[in-house]
Amino acid sequence: MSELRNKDGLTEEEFLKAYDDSKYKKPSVTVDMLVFTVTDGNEPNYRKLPQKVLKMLMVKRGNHPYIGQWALPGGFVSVDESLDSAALRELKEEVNIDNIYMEQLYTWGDVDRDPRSRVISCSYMSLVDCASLNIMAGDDADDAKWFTVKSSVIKQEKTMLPDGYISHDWVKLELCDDDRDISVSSVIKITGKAKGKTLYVDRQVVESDGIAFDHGKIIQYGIERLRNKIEYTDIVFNLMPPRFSLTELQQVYEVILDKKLLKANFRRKISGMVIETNELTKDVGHRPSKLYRFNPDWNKGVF
Amino acid sequence: MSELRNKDGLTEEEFLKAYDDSKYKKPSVTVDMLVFTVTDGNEPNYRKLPQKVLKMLMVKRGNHPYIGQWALPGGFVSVDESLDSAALRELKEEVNIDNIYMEQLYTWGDVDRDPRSRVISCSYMSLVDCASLNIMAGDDADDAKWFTVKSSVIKQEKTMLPDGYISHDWVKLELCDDDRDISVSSVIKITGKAKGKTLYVDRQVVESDGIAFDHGKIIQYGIERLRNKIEYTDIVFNLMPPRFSLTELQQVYEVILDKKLLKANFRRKISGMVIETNELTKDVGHRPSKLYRFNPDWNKGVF
DNA sequence: TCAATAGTGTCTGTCAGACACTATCGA
DNA sequence: TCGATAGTGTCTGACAGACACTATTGA
Repeated sequence: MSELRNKDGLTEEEFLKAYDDSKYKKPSVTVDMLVFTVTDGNEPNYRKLPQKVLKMLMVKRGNHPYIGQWALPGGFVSVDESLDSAALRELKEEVNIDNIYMEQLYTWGDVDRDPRSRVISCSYMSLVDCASLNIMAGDDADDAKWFTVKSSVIKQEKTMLPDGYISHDWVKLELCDDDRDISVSSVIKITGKAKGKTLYVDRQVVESDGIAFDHGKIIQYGIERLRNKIEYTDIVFNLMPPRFSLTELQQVYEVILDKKLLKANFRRKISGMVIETNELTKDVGHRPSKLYRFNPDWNKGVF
Repeated sequence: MSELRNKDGLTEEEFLKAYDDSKYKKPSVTVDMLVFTVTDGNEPNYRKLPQKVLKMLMVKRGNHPYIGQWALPGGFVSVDESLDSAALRELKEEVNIDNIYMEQLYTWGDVDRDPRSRVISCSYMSLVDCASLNIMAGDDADDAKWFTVKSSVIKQEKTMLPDGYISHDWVKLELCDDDRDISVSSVIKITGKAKGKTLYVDRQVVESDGIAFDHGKIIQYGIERLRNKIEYTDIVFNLMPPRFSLTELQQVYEVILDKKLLKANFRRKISGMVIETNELTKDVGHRPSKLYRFNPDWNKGVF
């Protein structure tokens, strides 16, 4: 095998020795992390349950470009680390937690997404249990903050064509911090073209107030992915503490899907994914509830 | 806004002017294309219908590393083109077709996936209608060939743990060309870890015979994605000619999913996605069938 | 007792899987 | 006529959505 020679008469060993890619201009590569968690909101009435809130981690930019605006945690990928380890390293630096759920989302490769130079960004989504977050005290993270996430469709348009249609959806993404003194937002226009054959989808940031780069559309894409995957996988449990009540679990589904669910149906649906423990909630202003844990044997044969 | 200064006292304009990223060592970025199509196999009996065959495009490497082996079509992403346009450019060069279905699959970022240097590869999947392929006469593609794709699980293992399980699946991928004189293969080991919380999946090429780089696992991943998406989207129609019979459509599903389907059930399921025409198949050795076309209005509200 | 939540039972329609049946072409 | 494919009707069980009901706690 290694005796094969290429058209310049080089063996593989000779070829690799002579190989030098430094003469080519290359894009830079970054990883950007979407770190989601769900926490309890405030509830003054001691009898009522606190509402769940979907939050995500953002960092304040300390340098140009977009100085002072909020961006996804992330950073450049060096030549001697894999994409996954770069993502894990960023998580460690920002959230200071190992061993948390992480999946690759999408790679954003527009030429002009970063005014500094050509930057390709590989985005990852990570889900963390808010309970374990007490440990958090990121090193880097002087200017890291958890923002409440709200996303809503503010306008829709659909034009029928002879052989399909074009649709536009404007989604407003709003992030605000606990004290409500910071609020940033972005409007993403999602274009769907069904022409002849199947759908082609494009996302554009059409308005951005305090959110750096194209991070608005990355976040919107991540939320969509989270909403989809929560329906057919068990990723929710990464947002849950080890023990939880079914009502809590339902609230987490509700805040992510942004709609109310019927209790009886919800419980039937997730019954196979959880195992009852003999623990109960305590000191609530009403009937206590059983605590459950995740059933690790649950799966649908998907790997 | 542009009057803001960073900690070095620079405005954004000054900062960007001084910005130089050439001092950092960067990975290279490539796009790799999985181009699938479905063609008719040979059927000597004039009364029987030809079987459908799933095929994909591979190119023979003319240089080190992996010289003489078969690889996915693809190439380096230059600094002045987006990922999508790089992918479209490669398609144009290899298959010489514009306006075909394409979606981003996954970005592969292991450090040692290319012996030349650090290369990150963004993979795309593309589906083309075999009828339009007659036009194909790729420029670059002296050594491009369509291979019949076969993928089968050859071994499975599952070990239960106190708080979950570890599973291993060995998938054998086989590619052979029409004349059967070329046949390459690869075995991919898929590890699934369900420990405490949710599943973590990893893919390794454990055996490779004639398939370059880690392309075996990229292909396996692509086939899995195709199998999943065919169930809940309309991407199949990108593999179909403008007019087709329901039996043909069913055969395409069957060859992708690698299982037989029941006719009556299949027809009910896809009934909303197609529109009947008043054309019929001709000169078949049996009852002719109605031809259908894709219904572009079909969608489930997904964009 | 009441407010609030915990938890269950059951009816509905839809839909996927299984299977059996009828129809129509060409040689 | 037969071989092959085209195309339909219907039973089943699983399951999601809707809704009504009972149970249990702390003040």
